[in-house]
Amino acid sequence: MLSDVMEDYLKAIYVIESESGPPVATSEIAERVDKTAPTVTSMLETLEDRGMVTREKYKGTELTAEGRTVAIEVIRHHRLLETYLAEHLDYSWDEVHEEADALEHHISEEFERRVAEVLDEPQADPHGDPIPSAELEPPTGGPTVPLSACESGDRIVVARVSDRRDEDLAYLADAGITPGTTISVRDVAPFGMVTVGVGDDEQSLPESVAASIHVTPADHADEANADEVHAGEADSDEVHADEANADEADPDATGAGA
Amino acid sequence: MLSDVMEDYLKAIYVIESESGPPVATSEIAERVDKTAPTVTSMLETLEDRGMVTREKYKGTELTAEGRTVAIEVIRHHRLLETYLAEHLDYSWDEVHEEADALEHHISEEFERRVAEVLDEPQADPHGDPIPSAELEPPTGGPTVPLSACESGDRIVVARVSDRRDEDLAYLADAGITPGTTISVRDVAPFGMVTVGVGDDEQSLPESVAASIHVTPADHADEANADEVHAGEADSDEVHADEANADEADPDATGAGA
DNA sequence: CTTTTGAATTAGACACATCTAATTCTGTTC
DNA sequence: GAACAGAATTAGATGTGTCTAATTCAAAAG
Ligand SMILES: [Mn+2]
Ligand SMILES: [Mn+2]
Ligand SMILES: [Mn+2]
Ligand SMILES: [Mn+2]
Repeated sequence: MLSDVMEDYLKAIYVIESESGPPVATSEIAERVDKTAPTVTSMLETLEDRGMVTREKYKGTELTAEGRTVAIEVIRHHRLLETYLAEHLDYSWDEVHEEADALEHHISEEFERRVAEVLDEPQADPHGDPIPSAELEPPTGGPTVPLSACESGDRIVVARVSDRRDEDLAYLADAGITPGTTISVRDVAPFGMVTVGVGDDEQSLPESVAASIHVTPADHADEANADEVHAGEADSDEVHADEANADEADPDATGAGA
Repeated sequence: MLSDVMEDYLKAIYVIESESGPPVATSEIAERVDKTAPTVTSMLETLEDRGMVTREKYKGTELTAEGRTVAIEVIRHHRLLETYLAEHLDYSWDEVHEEADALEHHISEEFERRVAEVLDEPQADPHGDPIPSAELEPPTGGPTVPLSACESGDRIVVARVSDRRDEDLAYLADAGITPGTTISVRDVAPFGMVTVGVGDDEQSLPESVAASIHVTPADHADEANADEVHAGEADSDEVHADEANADEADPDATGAGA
């Protein structure tokens, strides 16, 4: 039907649409899928022929309903796999992404069902990203704000951490900053360097890292288990329960990062 | 490095070599991988360039040591996956093959290690085929004979069942004929129809099916658990312990069926 | 030996996914 | 409103994996 390469393009377009809205620029897609612009143009023509996208020449591209469904399906596969690898095959949360990327195009619907069943229909993956339902409606994480937008004194819970750059993830895992962790913002320096307290430790994070951590205000009820900081074991359900009452909307709130 | 298609060719060549010895005919490969002969010729040239096979024009093809290692690696992936699917994701033994075929090219070495670890380095897959070790030495199942070569009155244990044709597998699963099952040969009719007793039931199997069931003589010690016939749950270790003392060599004894 | 015949290879084509280089378009700047 | 800069597309090429049709070969039969 669709090749795995096509699925990757659709996933990329979906993520970009979620972050900045349609129409999506060719160059943006090219950057995500790591291909040249002419390559992307020609693939977009193919995807248009297949009814997956609509486009206006020199303007941009938009997913059709069908293309969006395919993208969501791939994202569901990806996040179920990440969750399964973490919970049943002893992967740490910073190792799951690559393996899931390789497998997401190759599992059967049966496999998807069985994994979802043994995991008991999980709501979020190890990075805190919401897992689309089997019905493939667009997943909506609750509203969150980037840590880089927080102010000194804020007490917050980590909702999601972008799974894009591996070395950041390993660093954060080591620092104990994982979805579900409660942390407090100590200082926001010029150029966005954020200093946070996590448990008894203190960490300074460059702006680029702080921007990839999405948080919600801490419920006071949560402060008791603020030291539940180790490993990628935070209860995903709780994470998203917490997210329900954040104060500010966030363009990335759909949790589109694959 | 090598594409998944190339891996499939190498696996096919390995299986044919195991069954009938090198050199392997182009047409044999074509049949296994379901491609035309010219397609196979051109792929064999590619594989020769990559050092995976040697060939003599118009004569046949042979795996190099490197090509053999790749094939064994793919087979290890396949059989580990089959075993994992059966034991941890509730697949029945007649459902595992297709899923494993799709995933075998896409799992990482890390995934392989972790699956092997949670399964505790299994020795055989759900069809009774031996799983190559992590060191990728050619696996050797013990000697077995096809059921079609047995005689009336023989009392035997099912060692392996070819995983090539799905509908046969489902039928045999239903009839309770799985690796580890002890059965007795009641009658061998003309044209190879074999009638066997399994538990209290009696089954007649056409020659083609009987030929795909490989057996060893029953140890008398085993007759106690002759009714351990349900589901794909027979203990694989026992199966291959049993195989160690069969009487006749079998060209397919390497268990090459993927 | 020569002929036959079936298998294997060569020839030529096509679809897909990719690239670099050249061209064209759009939106912004003067 | 003309010129420019940057983005997107077109043009043209490459590698891979596949096919059908035509040709060549080798092993078996005479
Ligand atoms: Mn699915
Ligand atoms: Mn993720
Ligand atoms: Mn391996
Ligand atoms: Mn098998």
